[in-house]
Amino acid sequence: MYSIQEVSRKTGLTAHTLRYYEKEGLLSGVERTLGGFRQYTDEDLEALGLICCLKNTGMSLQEIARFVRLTQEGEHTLAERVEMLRAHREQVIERMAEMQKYLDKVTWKVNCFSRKLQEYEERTKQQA
Amino acid sequence: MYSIQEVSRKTGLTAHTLRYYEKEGLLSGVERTLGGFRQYTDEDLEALGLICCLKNTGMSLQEIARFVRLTQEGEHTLAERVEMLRAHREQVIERMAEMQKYLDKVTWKVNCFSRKLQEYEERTKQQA
DNA sequence: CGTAACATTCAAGTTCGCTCTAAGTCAATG
DNA sequence: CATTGACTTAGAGCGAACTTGAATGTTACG
Repeated sequence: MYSIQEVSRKTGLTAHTLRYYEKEGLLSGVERTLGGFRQYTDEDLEALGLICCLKNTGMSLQEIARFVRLTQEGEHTLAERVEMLRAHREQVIERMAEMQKYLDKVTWKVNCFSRKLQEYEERTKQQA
Repeated sequence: MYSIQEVSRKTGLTAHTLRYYEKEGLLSGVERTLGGFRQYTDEDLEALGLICCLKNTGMSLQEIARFVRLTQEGEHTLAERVEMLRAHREQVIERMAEMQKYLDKVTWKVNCFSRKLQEYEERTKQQA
């Protein structure tokens, strides 16, 4: 069992963000102490792991919330959940390919500008 | 020479956004007709290409504006510009590596859930 | 010459994902 | 038992990057 601060440390999310995620339905059923303090289990941590993974690959919090809702509805939503993950995976692959293309362009630009810089430096050196 | 609508079509940015970018200093020195209508040159389009490239790889409009400002200041800012692009390139590479790791996790999850789904389907088939 | 496209200014609204504040409650320590 | 610090809530605020809209006027083209 972990306090919100411990989870914050483990996940890199602030306590504020953790509460926000809970409010937005990304994480649910977090246990509480008698006094009302959150107590995260290892399963909660695991769930947070998936949440961060999906978030960091560009899934919106809304979509993640939908996924979580489906999970709570039980096994009969498995097909839909698999479909969501598959579609997301395809999107990530697509975006990575796109990113690679942009990266190539940036690389090309870096080289382009490096050459220009060299020329410029030689020119100013001569003048000095 | 292209009108704002033509550039909008070519770039996928709305006319509003193009004017907005100009206002924010991302694109400057766009020529005008006597009547004041924007007339984009091929160089403007090229510049927009770089802008979109940088934006789509996660550079903020503010940073892009800074790059553009440096370009306008002339050759003596070449070193700084090269440095900006290099740093950005490194960041993109880093993010792509990270993305690949997350993708692996998503792939793993897809398989995980696919298996669960299959088991579930077999179970419900038996019951039927 | 009509009309569609363009211009400007300017403000307000939207979405996303937080981030922070205020005011109060709980838990551990000397 | 007082203090301190971590925790609670509800809700306001923020920054980025647009997006929309209104008002009002000008221009280009068939």
